[in-house]
Amino acid sequence: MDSAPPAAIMQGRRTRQVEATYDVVRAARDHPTAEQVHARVRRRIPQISLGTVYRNLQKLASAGRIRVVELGPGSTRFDGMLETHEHFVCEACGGITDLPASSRTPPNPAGLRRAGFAVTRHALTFYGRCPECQGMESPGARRACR
Amino acid sequence: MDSAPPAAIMQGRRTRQVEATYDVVRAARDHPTAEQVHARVRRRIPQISLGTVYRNLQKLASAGRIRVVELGPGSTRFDGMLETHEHFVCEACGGITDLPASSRTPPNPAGLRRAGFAVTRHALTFYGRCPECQGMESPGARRACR
DNA sequence: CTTTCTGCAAACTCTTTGCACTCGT
DNA sequence: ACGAGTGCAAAGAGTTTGCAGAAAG
Repeated sequence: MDSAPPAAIMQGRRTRQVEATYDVVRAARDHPTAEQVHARVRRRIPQISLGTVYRNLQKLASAGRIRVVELGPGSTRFDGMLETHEHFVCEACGGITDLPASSRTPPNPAGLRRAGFAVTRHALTFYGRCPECQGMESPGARRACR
Repeated sequence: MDSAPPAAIMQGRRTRQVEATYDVVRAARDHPTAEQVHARVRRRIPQISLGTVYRNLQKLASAGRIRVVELGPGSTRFDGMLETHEHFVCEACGGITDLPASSRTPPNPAGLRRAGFAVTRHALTFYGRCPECQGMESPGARRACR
C-alpha cells in the first residue's frame, strides 16, 4: 500500500530481524500467518516484536523476496516459494498445499488483453478436501490434517 | 465458520433485512464490501445495523444465495453473480471486473484427483491494469476507475 | 406462542503506526 | 554520526457476538 515504483529494487538494511524473518518464511512449507512467523522467528530472536515481523514481512514482500498468499478469510499467509505455482486449500482442515504450476493450459488472458487490460499475473486456487480429510466425513468432523 | 453440513439447504426467515440485503448484492455490479452493502441497504431500511448486514451476508453466502469473493487484502467482497466466472483486479484502482468463465481450458484438476484430493471448485483471478488506468502511468497516479 | 432475527454496543482479531531508542553502514 | 530499523504499546480497520426487545411463522 505505498507508492513503490516498479518495486523489488530496494533492499534496506540487513538486520538480524529481517534476515531471520526471511529465513523462516523461506524454510516454511505451510504458508504461515504473520503470528506463526513471529513465533518461529522468536526461537532465534526471543525479543522480536510482532510489529517488526509485520513490517519486515511487508518489506520482504514488496522487495519480491517472499510472496503474500490471499486465500479465503482469516489471516494473510506468506509463502517462500517464488516460482509460479498454484494452491489447493482444504475446506475441512484449512491446510494449504502447493501445486506445481498447472501441468499445462496456463489461463488464457488473450481476450483480456484484446479488451485493453494489461495482465501481469494471475492466481489459481483449488478448493476441496485433502486426502487426509476424505475418510472422516462425519458431519461435524473438523480434524487437523497437519 | 460453523458446522453447516452440505449447506445451501437452510433458508431462515424472510425478513425485510435479509431480502433487502440480498437484493442489494444481486443488483450490485461492483463487488461491494460489507460496509458498502450496508450503506445501500440503508437507503431502503435506514435503521438497519451493520451487524445485521454482516450476519445476513454470512447467512446468504452459506445458503448459496450470494458469493463471497476473496481478492487480496482489504475487506471481503460480495458477489451476486452465481454463475462460474473469473475476476480481473486492477492493481492501480482496485476495481474488480467480472469475466465470463474462461473462454476455454477450465483448469485441469485431474492430477489433483489422482493424488487423492477432492476438488469442489476453483478460483481464477487475473491482476494487472484496467483500460482506464493504462493512460495515467504517472508513478504516483492513483486515480479512480469507477 | 415460539423461535429466529434485529439493533446496539462492546468485544475481538488482525494489522498498522507513533515514538524514543538501537544498531547498521 | 546519520538514518533506517526495532520494541512497545496504543490505535485502527474489519468483523463477530451477547443481550433484550421485535417480529416472522
